[in-house]
Amino acid sequence: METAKAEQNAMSKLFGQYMREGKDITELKAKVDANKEAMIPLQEKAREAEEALYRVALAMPNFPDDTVPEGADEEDNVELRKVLEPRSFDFEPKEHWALAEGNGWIDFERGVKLAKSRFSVLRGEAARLERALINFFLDTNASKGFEELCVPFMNNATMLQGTGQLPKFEDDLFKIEGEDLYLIPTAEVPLTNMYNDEILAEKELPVLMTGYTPCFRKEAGSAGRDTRGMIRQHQFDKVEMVAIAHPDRSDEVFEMMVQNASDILTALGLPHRVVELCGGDLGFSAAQTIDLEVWLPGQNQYREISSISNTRDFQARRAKIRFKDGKKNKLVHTLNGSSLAVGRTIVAIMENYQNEDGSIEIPEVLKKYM
RNA sequence: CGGGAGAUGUCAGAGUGGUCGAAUGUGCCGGUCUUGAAAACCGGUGAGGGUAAUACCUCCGGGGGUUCGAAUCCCCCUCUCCCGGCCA
Repeated sequence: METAKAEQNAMSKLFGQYMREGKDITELKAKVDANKEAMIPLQEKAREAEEALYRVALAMPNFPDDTVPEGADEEDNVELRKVLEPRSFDFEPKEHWALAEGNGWIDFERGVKLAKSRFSVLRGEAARLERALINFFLDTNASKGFEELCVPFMNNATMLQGTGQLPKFEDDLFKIEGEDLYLIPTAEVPLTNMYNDEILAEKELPVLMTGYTPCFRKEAGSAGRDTRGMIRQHQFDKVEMVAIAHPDRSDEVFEMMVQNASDILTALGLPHRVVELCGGDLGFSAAQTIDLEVWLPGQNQYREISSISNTRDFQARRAKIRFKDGKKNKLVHTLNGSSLAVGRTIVAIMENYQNEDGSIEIPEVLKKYM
């Protein structure tokens, strides 16, 4: 294909010479025309093959790392450690929606009225707690070297493809009518794609970014799950960490991110466990994922509050994020993780810090933020 | 949203059908000079893919078209700037 193209180029070049020298060009023209004719089916075939390959490639999930435990679903995830002992209650701990009602913290009905089901309104102290948590998370991340960014909450299709949400998961996204824009399902999308189609200098790595954004998810396919309360909403706030790392050093960045998220929970006094996802439970883009699950005494179970993933070069390939390794351009590794999901943190605070009369204490570290 | 202008290498800015991957300036790298630096002078220097390295392919905002041949001509889109409207 390229050879034929090269010949074509060479012949066209000759044309100019012949013209200048006043030579006869009819013969040459015939030859060029023939070559061009012959190339058309070739080109067509090459283009089709390329398109087909591309389509298939975009629908392929990432390969799990060799170290990822085998397994089909969350039942096979591996608990790595527990942090903080759950407190013992001398009364029956309530679930967060009951506490929310008693304290007037969450207005579920009006959230539904304003939008639809799975939307809610935080009121008064809960709204201030939301804001305090965002600030606490951002400040903590900044102290670990993450640059704080404030990004668009809508991104175009190219960016969603870069991080792996498109084309396969379009049904999970809210699309803006008449625009090439989607409401972001996570800040991972804008933060990672900050460097879409860019080539970084090696010394710029790792790029550590954090940002607060609301996240919008249709939650298609989770009908009937977590319909009660604030665990699974169409819109929720999250502070995200994203790292663009040198491929040789993404593992240490990953560890650092997991530790940071865990430290935040510890600082809030929230018991949690660190869980490594098995192959079957990994998301589309992830090569390795560690979830942090916070203890909810009202529900008497651990629930996911943070998910930290190393996508290796999976997103980098899609988003064309490279770095200069000497003279060569190589793919970076991209990592992302929540630190933390704000709504679920409020849920955890309500359930863990509840008193027998239904009132709720505010964790010590948050007091200066409120 | 309406009217006008524009999009070219790090940046600025020429280039209107072949000798253009692209003048010139600037920046950057190397050298001469200097105790050192600056200035001056000389030389080198666009990007992406590909390769062991060459070849080779692609790229003048994006997509399509005309042509043997397009940065240059035609169509569509996007973005930027200026004027007006609207607005946090």
